[in-house]
Amino acid sequence: MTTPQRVDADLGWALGRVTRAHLRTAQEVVSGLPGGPRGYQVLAAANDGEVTTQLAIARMLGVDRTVMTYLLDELEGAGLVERRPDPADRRARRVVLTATGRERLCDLDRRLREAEERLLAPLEPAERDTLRELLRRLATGAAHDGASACQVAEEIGTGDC
Amino acid sequence: MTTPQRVDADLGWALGRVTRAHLRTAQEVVSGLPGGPRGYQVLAAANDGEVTTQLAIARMLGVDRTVMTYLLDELEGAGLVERRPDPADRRARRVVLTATGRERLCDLDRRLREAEERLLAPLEPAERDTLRELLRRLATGAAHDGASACQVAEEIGTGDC
DNA sequence: CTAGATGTTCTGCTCAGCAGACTATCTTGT
DNA sequence: ACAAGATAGTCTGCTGAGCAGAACATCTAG
Repeated sequence: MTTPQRVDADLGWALGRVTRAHLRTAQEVVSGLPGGPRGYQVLAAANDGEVTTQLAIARMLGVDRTVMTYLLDELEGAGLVERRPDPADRRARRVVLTATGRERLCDLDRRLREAEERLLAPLEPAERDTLRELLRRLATGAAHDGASACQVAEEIGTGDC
Repeated sequence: MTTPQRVDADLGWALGRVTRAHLRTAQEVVSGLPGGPRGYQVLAAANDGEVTTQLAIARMLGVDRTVMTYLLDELEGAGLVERRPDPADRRARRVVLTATGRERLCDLDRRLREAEERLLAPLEPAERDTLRELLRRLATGAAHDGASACQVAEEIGTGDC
């Protein structure tokens, strides 16, 4: 004899609402960037050299590979990234940021951070960190996604602003 | 002089991955239910009598009102909900669960709970509660959504299984 | 060297869901 | 009481995001 869950006890519901809210604010910040919020994520992924090929980035971001193609077309058209042949595998393309791309990324990064803080405003500072950390662990380690890399967060020094 | 964020430090990225992962598992559980995961959420929302009209439910779930129409068409066609005229406002329809709907909801509830636990497996039990709680607070109180009800979680006794 | 797997691109298409109009009803001001 | 505007629900039409599938190049294994 159990009592059915209230809607607002449903993880999916909360997840959906928060994600939508975040997406909406992010959309404002990245307005003008080709590909919208995902364009930003592509830049971010390409920037830390861990995943470089189109497919790897696509998997990490959860987008279809065919979508990745025109996403990159637009970003490349805007002069933010370049497709370079992968020296190790001539089928693959390495996605690397241009100087403009790196600048743009840094700028977006800062503005998105601010937006995130606004989104998380109702939580205490310590709670915000907790939330970030828990989500990060779920997203990296947990995702039954096939592409679960389970990467440890290491210090990297590439391309500071 | 800041260093650009790593992808996996991005809240949007983590949120997206976790949401997608959750959606995928949820999809399996509710396979066969009209409207998929959102069909479930409609049932859940209609079940606790706080929000009953179509529009209110639509706003709470973040779906367009025109979408709500055919969502309910399907659920009604499956005999899970009924549209009743709202005695207080003859424009509005009250969405109420049928007996079958309530049974189905209880069953789905249980199975979704299990799925959620699997999703949250990489976290400690205490951490899972923390995550749920933080997300819930963001979703209810925080959402700059217009429909931020800021409801206190009160005990309700309606319709246990 | 063949057979199959993998990375990328292109074409075609489907379908989810928005905009906009329409009806019925509620609300507010005078 | 009535006009004017807001709101709940429904229906129609359309757009476009993104998937399936094939094509092509290249890698890997046997």
